[in-house]
Amino acid sequence: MSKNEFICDCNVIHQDIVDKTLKNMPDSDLFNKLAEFFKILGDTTRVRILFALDQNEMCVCDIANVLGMSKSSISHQLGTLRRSGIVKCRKVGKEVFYMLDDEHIQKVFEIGVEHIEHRK
Amino acid sequence: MSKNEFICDCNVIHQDIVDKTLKNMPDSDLFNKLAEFFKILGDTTRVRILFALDQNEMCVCDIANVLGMSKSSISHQLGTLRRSGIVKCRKVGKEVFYMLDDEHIQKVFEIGVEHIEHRK
DNA sequence: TTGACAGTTGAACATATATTCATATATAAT
DNA sequence: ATTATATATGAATATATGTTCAACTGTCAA
Repeated sequence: MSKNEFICDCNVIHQDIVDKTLKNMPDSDLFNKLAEFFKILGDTTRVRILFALDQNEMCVCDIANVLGMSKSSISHQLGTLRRSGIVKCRKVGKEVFYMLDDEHIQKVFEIGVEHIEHRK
Repeated sequence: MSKNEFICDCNVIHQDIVDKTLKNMPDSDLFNKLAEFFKILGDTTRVRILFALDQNEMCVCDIANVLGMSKSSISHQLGTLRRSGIVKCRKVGKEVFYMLDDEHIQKVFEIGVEHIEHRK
């Protein structure tokens, strides 16, 4: 009866590696937050919104026009981006201008593009 | 009858901004690939696998043990990671050792962690 | 050649999520 | 006050995706 029978359906091949790796794994809270962050970036519409906002702050209507999508759809996505701390907004009369709130986005995009090049 | 009636349900507020932004938008192929890359990173299981592989190459069984998940599930995810050029593998007898194939992953994770800190 | 084991893979199921539609809120203008 | 406009939002629908299960391949050892 293997020690790991209750953990998974595996016979551990290299117990030393497993133990050492386990010791260095951060707690799941970090992994969840990291995955959540990347998940936000993992959508074409949101990527395009962020790319547009990287050029200038824009109101919902303008973004919808640039992407050729409905205001409602864009507004939903902006809500998602705002709740995750990636964009912020300021209200001017009836309009709401959105802008990037996270200086990491540009860097992350840069690396993403490098990865795409690296694949070729 | 607005010029943009066939594009979306918006009245354009700042046509100059829209035009300028549109001119600078890369083609959708780049956005799709970028989003696809981040989508791959946007899953707790895959993030944990990559974090483990950043420490040492590991076989499927070891990874499954570290994460406490089934071999099948891990193998599916490794297939996804391999197909997207993020990990590669080498076969030794019955075992298959996986390792990172993309030097950008560490950087991207670093920035992700910075974003999480920035949110606090 | 037979059995055991590492890993892969397709199908099924459950869950997550993006967009649409209808409606609501807030502000400005008449 | 009433109307028009900019945005937000909840519900519904359609699609995508992660895990499980079962079956399969390939390799080693007896």
